[in-house]
Amino acid sequence: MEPDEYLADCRTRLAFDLMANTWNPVVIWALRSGPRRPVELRELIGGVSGKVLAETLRRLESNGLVTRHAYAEAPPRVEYALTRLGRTLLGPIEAFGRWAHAHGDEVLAAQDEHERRAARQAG
Amino acid sequence: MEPDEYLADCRTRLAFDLMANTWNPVVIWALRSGPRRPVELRELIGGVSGKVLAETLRRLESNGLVTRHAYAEAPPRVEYALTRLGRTLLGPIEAFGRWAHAHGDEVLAAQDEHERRAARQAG
DNA sequence: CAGGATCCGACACGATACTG
DNA sequence: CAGTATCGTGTCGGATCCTG
Repeated sequence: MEPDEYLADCRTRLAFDLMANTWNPVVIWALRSGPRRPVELRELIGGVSGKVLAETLRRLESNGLVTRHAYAEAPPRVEYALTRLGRTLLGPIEAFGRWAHAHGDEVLAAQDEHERRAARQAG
Repeated sequence: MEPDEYLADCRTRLAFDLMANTWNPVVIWALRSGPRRPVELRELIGGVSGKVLAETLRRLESNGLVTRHAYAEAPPRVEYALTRLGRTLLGPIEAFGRWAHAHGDEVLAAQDEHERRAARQAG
């Protein structure tokens, strides 16, 4: 891997862009164990509105990470699933999960420290 | 790792939030081989304005990932370096870099396909 | 050189209401 | 239930100018 492959205007940025929003990685992870309906995803994830979830799923679909399958039923039933390409992202995503598990406390401590320092200067 | 550890309101989200902007991961990666001055970072990275780079560095500093060291010289000289905590992020970041190296073409192809499909419907 | 101040556009996200 | 339309808000990122 060449040094500059992580910098601006490089294809490596593609992966970062895919992770550069709140819900993409969360939804991908929620789909890791099989197809899910939107209502299931909302319960699994929690704290995401239907509109934002729909936007996220369309975004993932347009990047080839997720497929949409609609059943001809009433009431309507739709399922989303990871593509083969989407599944290849589970490994890297899990790496960040493990990182947060191991180092999350340190980040929170640093944030607190920074806030205390700012408050001391202000007061 | 429990299933819901990647979902909303969980500490795992911390790591995703750190990656959820354009320049954080790029700057961390650019600092991987040692301390750098802002002007060096701008050359290394390319395509980032001084203001945005400064914002990114302050953001990373407030999260304990980067330290700032100012030398008492004229003209002013400042160096930024990864903390020990910041260095622990290099592994997960590299995982995404490798992913992009291996699968970037597939994402681009899926995007093109999606655009062509949209154009066909519009026309 | 470092980096703050300002103005600005784009977009993600949220809440709500509505259609099939 | 699935999905869209609308509106409001916050923030990131870019461009420019200015200071020490």
